[in-house]
Amino acid sequence: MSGNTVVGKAAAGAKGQDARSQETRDKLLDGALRTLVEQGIAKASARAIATTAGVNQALVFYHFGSVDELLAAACRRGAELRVARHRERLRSVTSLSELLAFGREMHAEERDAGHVAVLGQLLAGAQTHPRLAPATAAGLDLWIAEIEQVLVRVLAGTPLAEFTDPAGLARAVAASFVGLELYEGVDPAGAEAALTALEQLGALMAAVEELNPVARKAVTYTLRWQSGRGR
Amino acid sequence: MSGNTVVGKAAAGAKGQDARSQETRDKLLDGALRTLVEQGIAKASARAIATTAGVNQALVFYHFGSVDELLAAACRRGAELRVARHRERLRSVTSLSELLAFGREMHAEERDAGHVAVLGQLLAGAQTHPRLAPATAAGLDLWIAEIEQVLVRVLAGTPLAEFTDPAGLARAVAASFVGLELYEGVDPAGAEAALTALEQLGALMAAVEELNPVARKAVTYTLRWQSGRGR
DNA sequence: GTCTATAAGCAGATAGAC
DNA sequence: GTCTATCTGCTTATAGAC
Repeated sequence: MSGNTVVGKAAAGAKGQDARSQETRDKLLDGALRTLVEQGIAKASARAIATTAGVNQALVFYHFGSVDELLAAACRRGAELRVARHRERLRSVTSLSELLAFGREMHAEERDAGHVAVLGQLLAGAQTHPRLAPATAAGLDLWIAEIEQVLVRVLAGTPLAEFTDPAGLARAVAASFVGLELYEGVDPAGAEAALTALEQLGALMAAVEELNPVARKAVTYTLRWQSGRGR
Repeated sequence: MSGNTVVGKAAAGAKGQDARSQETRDKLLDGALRTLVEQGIAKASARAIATTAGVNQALVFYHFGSVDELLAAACRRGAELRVARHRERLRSVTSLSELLAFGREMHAEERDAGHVAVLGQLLAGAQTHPRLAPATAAGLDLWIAEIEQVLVRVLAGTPLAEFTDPAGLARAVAASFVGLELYEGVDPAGAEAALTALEQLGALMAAVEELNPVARKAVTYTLRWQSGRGR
């Protein structure tokens, strides 16, 4: 990976260099993420990233070949770190209303960390830099996979399971959150209102979960009739 | 606005220049939008826009002062044009399911035109270029206002009216669509799945509209109980 | 109003010293 | 592996001819 085939003089020396090399790579990955958060994709140049990372500008190209490759690697790593951070708690969620409460919490944390906004920046950049597109899609997929799992578990045994596609829903949730993070950058109050409205919408779905059997049947029946007519 | 205070020689001459000036402005506004669609915010430079518009690069600064000001003006105009295009049809919508069907249609049209993606590009750029933030927010607000009106009308007389905030919901819908357009750039199939899932979600809400009175009462009751408990 | 020419600076990327 | 120095090209923005 690092292309280190050195077997010379001292193993300790090689190891020391290797460790420093890895440290530089980490600094650059972290610097790329921070630059994306603080300055956006438009200003995420090799020089800006290197300055943020506190390393020499030429090292961007030595370690990653190009700025786009560095951004792509940073995107992957960032998504892995953020998703891993929530994974355990997400897997303990068992109901829709629980998921909604946790979603609000997760949003606040991600907003402060700025990593969802980073995905927005990269998504915007990916339209031009083809190398970024697969990396961004991969980063988003980490979130999507996690959300999808929770949705499958939470919707199971609900009338909703019959009429919703967890895979599509997970993608919609992920994309919507990215859009909301970007929107928050230009209208924080509007974004807050939007988030609250989505929570109410979620509560509506959660309410179906807790309906009494008769009403539940009625909803199921109406949905069946609707979907039979709809397509 | 164009600062033309000329009253000299020939009114026709002054008028001719004024007309040509306006034509140049229009070309630049159109060129800015097209450049944003085709190359993204990162490559939307004065030169790139001028080339797309077929005019001289210096005219960007003569007419708009800076690239950011041109982009801001283009954003406003683009949103006005696109919203005006759908306004009439949107105002004829009377039910939620009708709105959903029309939403799909509108999405296909906007995706092809690329103007929602433009809002995404500008939203991403607005994080860095403060001048873009208010313009982008204003452009988005044109969409939001239209969506909000429809939602108010469509949700009235529905049990949903009691538990949803049209203003917040409209913002959520607009932001989500921007996110979806950006997502579509890196994963078209995923975006399609997401859109279909959202449609199902909408159908669920529409189903509540068409519930029989007994079930409707049950849903309303459960929602009231939920919202009383929730906050 | 529109053009050419140009200033001043920042971009990605590389060569070569250490 | 890391550094400095540098090449090339593109950026915003302006001055001045037409």
